Amino acid sequence: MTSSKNKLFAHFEQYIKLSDELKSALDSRVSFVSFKKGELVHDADSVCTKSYFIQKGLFRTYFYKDGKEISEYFPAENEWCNSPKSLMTRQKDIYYIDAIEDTEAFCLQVNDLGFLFDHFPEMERYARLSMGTVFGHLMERITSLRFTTAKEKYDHFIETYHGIHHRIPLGMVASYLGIAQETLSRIRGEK
Amino acid sequence: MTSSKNKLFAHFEQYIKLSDELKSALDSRVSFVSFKKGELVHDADSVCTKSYFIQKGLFRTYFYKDGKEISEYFPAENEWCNSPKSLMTRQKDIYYIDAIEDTEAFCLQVNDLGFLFDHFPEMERYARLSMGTVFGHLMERITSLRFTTAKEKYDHFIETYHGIHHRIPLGMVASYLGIAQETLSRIRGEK
DNA sequence: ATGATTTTTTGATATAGGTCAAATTGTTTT
DNA sequence: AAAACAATTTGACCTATATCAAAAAATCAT
Repeated sequence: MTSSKNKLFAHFEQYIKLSDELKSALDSRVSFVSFKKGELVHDADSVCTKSYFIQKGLFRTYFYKDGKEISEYFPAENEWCNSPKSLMTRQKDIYYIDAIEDTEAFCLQVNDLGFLFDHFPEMERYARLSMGTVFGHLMERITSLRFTTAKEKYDHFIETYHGIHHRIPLGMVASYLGIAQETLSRIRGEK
Repeated sequence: MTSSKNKLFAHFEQYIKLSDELKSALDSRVSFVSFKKGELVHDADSVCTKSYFIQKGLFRTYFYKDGKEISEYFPAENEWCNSPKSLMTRQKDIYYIDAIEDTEAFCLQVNDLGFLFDHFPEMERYARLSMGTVFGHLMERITSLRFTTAKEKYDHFIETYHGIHHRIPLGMVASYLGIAQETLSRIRGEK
């Protein structure tokens, strides 16, 4: 039980105190999975029934528009990754997930997640508070997408993904930012 | 107690069952306030300590960039309005709130909100679930801001604010969408 | 390693939409 | 009902960035 799940527990403890009961409930329900670079983690053809907490590596969520992949975000170490709407509503959504790098993650099934919410009110609080954090990021991103030049968008991306930005291929960054990859290449070129 | 708070209760009941205890706890903590058109509801100079549930009317949240007002969103009937990050962290944030129309609202103090979260776990669940809804809207908006023409952005705005879009002045819509108001005027002109 | 993909860079061109300025229309206020 | 003020529209022009095309560089598979 002094498991390899330290980082996962530490993540929860940023928001709530973890009782021993909750710790062991988590421990028994969380499994370990790994993916190879390029592997599909979630297919939009199916309902998303799993949430991944990344231990090591890098995922990407994306969807298709006019036959092209549009990257949505890039969850890395110590972050959750899933198809949020699909997971919550148990219906299909547009998002795919794949692994940008070889990735090790913890996996929580949606049923187990439901169990935890039903039996541990502090899990509800954790969800509310951690969603608040993500909420803030989304709002910043919305601001960054309005009234900014391509250069400013790229700068904002580097801030947001400070330690990580060089691990993400240029084309994916471009679609994440909503600019042409040629433009991004030129921006990177100067300075 | 068969109060005028029906709509507020109905809103909660979209997500959770309201026990009588919670109903009366809400009832005793929620007060009624009204604002005149143009009135400032929240000043970014101060910490946001109140959350408003709009009964009738229309608010706007906005911030300043380069001396100009940028509209963030337009909460109307049966929606909450506050400065989210400020309310949650009890620190100042950049957002102002004003009333686009004469508005009647229910008001909940942050302390009371804290009390409700501490004593009614179903309130935590409500918050988690309702944030999920908003979350989805933010993601759609992010998608709409990337890779779309000004016309498509405006169409998306009309969808999002279907019954309400004509109540919002053009200049505010333009800054909400991240386009010049001259451009928006021209888009509106044709067809 | 070497050829075959895939990704990134570079170049030339076109255009959507920004900016500035002024005219028009609409809305308050006295 | 004016006068004053604010919001919207129209016009002229310009620039950032998209698009199309091809070369160069990097990565992958045999």
